[in-house]
Amino acid sequence: MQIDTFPRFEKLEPTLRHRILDSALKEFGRFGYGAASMNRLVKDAGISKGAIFKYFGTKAGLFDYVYRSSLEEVKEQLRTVRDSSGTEPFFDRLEKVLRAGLEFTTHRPLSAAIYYRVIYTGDAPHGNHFLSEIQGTSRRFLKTLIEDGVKKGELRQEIDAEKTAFIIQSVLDRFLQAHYLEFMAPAIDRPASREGSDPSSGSEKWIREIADLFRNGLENRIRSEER
Amino acid sequence: MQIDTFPRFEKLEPTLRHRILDSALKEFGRFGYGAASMNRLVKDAGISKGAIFKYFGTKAGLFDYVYRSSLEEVKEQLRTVRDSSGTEPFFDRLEKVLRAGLEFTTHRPLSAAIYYRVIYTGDAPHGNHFLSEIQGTSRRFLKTLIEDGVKKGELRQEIDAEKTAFIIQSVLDRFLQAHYLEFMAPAIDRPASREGSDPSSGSEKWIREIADLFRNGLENRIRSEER
DNA sequence: CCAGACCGTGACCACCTGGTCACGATACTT
DNA sequence: AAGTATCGTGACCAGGTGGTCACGGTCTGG
Repeated sequence: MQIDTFPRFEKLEPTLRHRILDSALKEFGRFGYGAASMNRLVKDAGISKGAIFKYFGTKAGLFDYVYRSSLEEVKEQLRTVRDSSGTEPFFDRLEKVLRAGLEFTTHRPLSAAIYYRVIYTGDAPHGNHFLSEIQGTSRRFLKTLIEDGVKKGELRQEIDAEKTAFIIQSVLDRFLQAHYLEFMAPAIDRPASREGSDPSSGSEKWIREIADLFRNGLENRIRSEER
Repeated sequence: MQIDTFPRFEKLEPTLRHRILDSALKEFGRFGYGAASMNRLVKDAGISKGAIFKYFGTKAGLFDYVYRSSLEEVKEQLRTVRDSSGTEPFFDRLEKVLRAGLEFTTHRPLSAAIYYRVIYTGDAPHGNHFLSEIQGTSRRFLKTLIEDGVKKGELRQEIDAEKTAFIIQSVLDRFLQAHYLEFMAPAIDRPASREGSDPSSGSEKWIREIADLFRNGLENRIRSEER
């Protein structure tokens, strides 16, 4: 797949550019690709309909751009965490990843929305391409963390890094999704929120607990000794 | 929320009823609620447009019905597994749940599609209501399994059943989603499938591995002895 | 002061949307 | 056999869709 570039849009005033991006993020995040409306979008952004098509050509083109910039943000976050914690123990790093994800969903809810849309449904113009790309990225990231942990002897030697990454990724994504939904719709449609599914109250406890489960499941018992 | 009933539809010939249900499942599963088209749907089902609105009133009404019948199927599966394995060890039961889920996605792909749609995006007429309902159901189910396990002394006493259920649910859902996507789109858009993300080849190994991770994380070490 | 390049605008297009309803066929009752 | 109730049909509706393009404004270079 070709990566398109949109010079026309990139030459715009940054303020305007961000307003348009935000509106697009909002629209796609709320309605998904198929049900998103370009008319609503341009009205929200306060620009004319012609303009957006001049910038991006098609709805799919716009989505492409919006999706890519969101993915870049996620990657950036992950990179930062990885590089700034290279020497720390594996489970500390894992906790940091969880915390970074949480921060991402609260500070960039619009990006988070579109991210989850794609992650979970592949509701995007090119079907499941984006889905596998986005999941592949985060799984590869976790895999390197795990391999580091194995090398350093913190994790059991016989662990399958790929499968373990998949499992951790599942919990991570789902945890963030739950938190994100709490954050986006704090009062409506969720009579069950006090049921214990609510990670936003006491997120830290959740993070600790998730990390602990994996600690018990993955830690090298020989080295870390009598528990 | 009121549960609607559709007597007009239920009086129909079973063959026809199933054809309509299948078409609806297909349409909603493929496109999500918002982007699904009633026109396409009726054409696929081979009935007139008026008919479907006579039966269900609105698009939302139809979705309601379709969603509910899929959820019923899932619940039925879970109940069967739970009741037919009451005396077995916890981790055997967990494996059975995984296997039952797998079977569901392969034998009822259309129901599975709509199930994942709702599970992951809340793309449904009443927003996140369905989402929390469906997740609550499966989490409660896992919670009883866990509580049984704790009572029988197989799992560590201090485990928080609710949170543990959440974590197991994440992995379970994601595992099934991955398998389902493999199954639905076996050749397109997934150059990364040989990367190890593919649970459909060697599902049994995956099931074992997932169960093992949780075994290490949750098992009662005192009873199961010298680790 | 003009020519020309550039650009945002919004009326407009063909097509599709969920939903309606007068009509004709069919089935049941008397 | 006639009358009536029930039902599926599909043309039709108002409104929305992604996308286009002639137009008029603004800026630049000569």
